[in-house]
Amino acid sequence: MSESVSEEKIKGRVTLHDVARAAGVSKSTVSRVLDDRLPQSDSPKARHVRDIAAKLGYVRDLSAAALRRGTTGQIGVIVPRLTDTVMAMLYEALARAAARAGQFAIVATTDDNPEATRSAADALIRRGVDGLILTTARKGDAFTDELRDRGVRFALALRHNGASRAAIGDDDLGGYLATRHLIDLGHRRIGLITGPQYATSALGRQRGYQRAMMEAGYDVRPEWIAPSDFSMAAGEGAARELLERPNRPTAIFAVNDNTAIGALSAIAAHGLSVPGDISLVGYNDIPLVSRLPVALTSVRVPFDQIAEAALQLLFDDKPETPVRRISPTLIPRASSRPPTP
Amino acid sequence: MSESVSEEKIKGRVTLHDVARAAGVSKSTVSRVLDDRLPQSDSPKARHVRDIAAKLGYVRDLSAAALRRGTTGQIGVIVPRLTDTVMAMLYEALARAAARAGQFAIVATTDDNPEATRSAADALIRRGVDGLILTTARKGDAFTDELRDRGVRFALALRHNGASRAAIGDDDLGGYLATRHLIDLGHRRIGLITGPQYATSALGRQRGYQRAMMEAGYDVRPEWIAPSDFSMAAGEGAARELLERPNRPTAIFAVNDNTAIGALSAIAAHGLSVPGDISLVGYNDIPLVSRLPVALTSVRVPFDQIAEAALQLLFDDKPETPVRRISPTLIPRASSRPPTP
DNA sequence: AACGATTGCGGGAACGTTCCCAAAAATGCA
DNA sequence: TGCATTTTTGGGAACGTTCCCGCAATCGTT
Repeated sequence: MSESVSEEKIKGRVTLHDVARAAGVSKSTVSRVLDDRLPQSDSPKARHVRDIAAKLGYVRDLSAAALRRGTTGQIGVIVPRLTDTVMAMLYEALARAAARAGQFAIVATTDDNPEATRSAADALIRRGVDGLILTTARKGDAFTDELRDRGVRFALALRHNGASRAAIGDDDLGGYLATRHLIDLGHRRIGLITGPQYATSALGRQRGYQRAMMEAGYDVRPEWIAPSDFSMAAGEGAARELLERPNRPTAIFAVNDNTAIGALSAIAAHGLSVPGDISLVGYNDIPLVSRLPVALTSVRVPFDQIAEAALQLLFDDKPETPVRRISPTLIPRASSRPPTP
Repeated sequence: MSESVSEEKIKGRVTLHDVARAAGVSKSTVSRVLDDRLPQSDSPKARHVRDIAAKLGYVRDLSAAALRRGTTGQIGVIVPRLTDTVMAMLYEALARAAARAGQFAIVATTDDNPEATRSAADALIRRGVDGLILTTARKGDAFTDELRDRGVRFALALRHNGASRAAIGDDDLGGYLATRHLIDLGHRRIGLITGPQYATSALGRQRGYQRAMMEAGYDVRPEWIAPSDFSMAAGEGAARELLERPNRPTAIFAVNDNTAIGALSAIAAHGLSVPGDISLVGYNDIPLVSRLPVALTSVRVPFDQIAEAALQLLFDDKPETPVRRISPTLIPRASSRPPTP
């Protein structure tokens, strides 16, 4: 009999039952003592059980726990792509916040394609995630309604849709700060590279731009505004457009750092320099931009706070505010300075 | 009785048992028919079962399946960080390859810290992954031995350690191609920004550089070589060192795109231009570098092939070759041209 | 000291699958 | 047609955990 015990120890994994037997208690007791959701008991018996469990090297089988509990301790994150540093930063922040909450974050990418978003969500739901964080919300998209109707718990991050709970940056403020910074430097003709109209983040930044311009009493000329889809290629194209127009702007606010980098390229191709001829401001402050030959002025977004807020929204049953808006900070660098007269 | 059925349908999830009852067969049969690992049967009964399952909206409970099968269908990926675009590209490729193999990839980051690598691996193993892909291998590190001894199935990617199975780029070839390209353009004094000595990828590229230089009969001067830790900041520092030395190089091969971007910054700060004064070649060809104002010559690594190979190595019980080496390609761009005399 | 209230513990039934095994059905062959 | 062989099927026991429930032990109060 004692042989069979050691054989078992050698052979398979250590189970709750093994710990119970070794500690001389029932597996119910072991389960309770080791349950990290319950308050930790400090009774001698509890200590003893924990010691035995540690000694035997017991680790809970999460599949079995998930089956019984009905929750997996995994949360699903859906992002357009991880090769976009912004999304990688947010995901890393979400993974950290999830770990703090005893959860594990898993991720699926969609390329910003609504169809792929559906299948990504399905894949994550099939894996039994306890909740979903979406960064791919689109204005007027019915997808979040579908999720709600299916009873899937979810929260949005970075972008919102006006209906669901969401943790976002204050894009209006960020756009205002960026534009106001250029105005304060003395610029009057300020171009804007916008993002896709389905992304509320892009719209908010645009609103902030308009607010700052109106407040200063400057025109918001349509020919100073060029659209993009957030990509570097689109940023390059948008900047080229802006530069080719008559009475071209002396400064450009780009909806994100990617488009700003594209703009940098277009400006150089045009034979102009930053900040000599054109001042440039980006958004998100990805690590790269501070290391560019001309360090880029950008708007820093506190992704850790957004991630934390998103997770709270996800698990609060009745959050006080369904939309948490986190303030960004302007980081001035070499790419913006007063216009040369 | 018929009422209870509809009640159940309304209430809980659809289970194998529900499908079995609705189809008039046993749950064993349903389980077999729906098992995607077995060859798909086309018998009328199998069709019928599949129809019923689809109609009821049955989805397998993966926790239960994992408990019984002893495998989760998840593979764990360990990377230093996802904010490094190279790692994000590899992870996305691994996630795609895993999906093709019916697996789901989950990721944990370590900041290239050996201690964090251990805890990341533990976290993934606790989650029951069927295998581990490591990109954080270090020369002479005992960690992979520990994994082997614990019976954990794993494979390395991008870096290897001489002992474990690994899917890597041919870094020696890549380093050779980059250096040879500069030599062919007419450069003789070619600087090298190396990576950390624990990363075989960095060492291989350095070997390729030396091979090309020796083959051409050129000196490999120690003062043309500066170390980095793969980061942009380190690349900037390394380039600054190289530029301040007497008889400075006319071209620099940087161990990766990050350090090349840092070098770009240092070169500009030095009042020099690329490619006018200094030619520059990076490595990995991350999307960004083709969009820089001066597009960067770089070495493209086929991450999809590496990911595919890594997954094959992970699951092959007896792979023909334990190390799969994938050839990279040089992508010449504006940042490299003949030296100005 | 006696009594109700609280707490701690163990037995055992789930959770939804898979997979072994024996039995039944279908098939092949003489 | 009869028999041996293959294929298909259903019953039921796992997998390892959690959690309900009843019972015993402890506690506080009068």
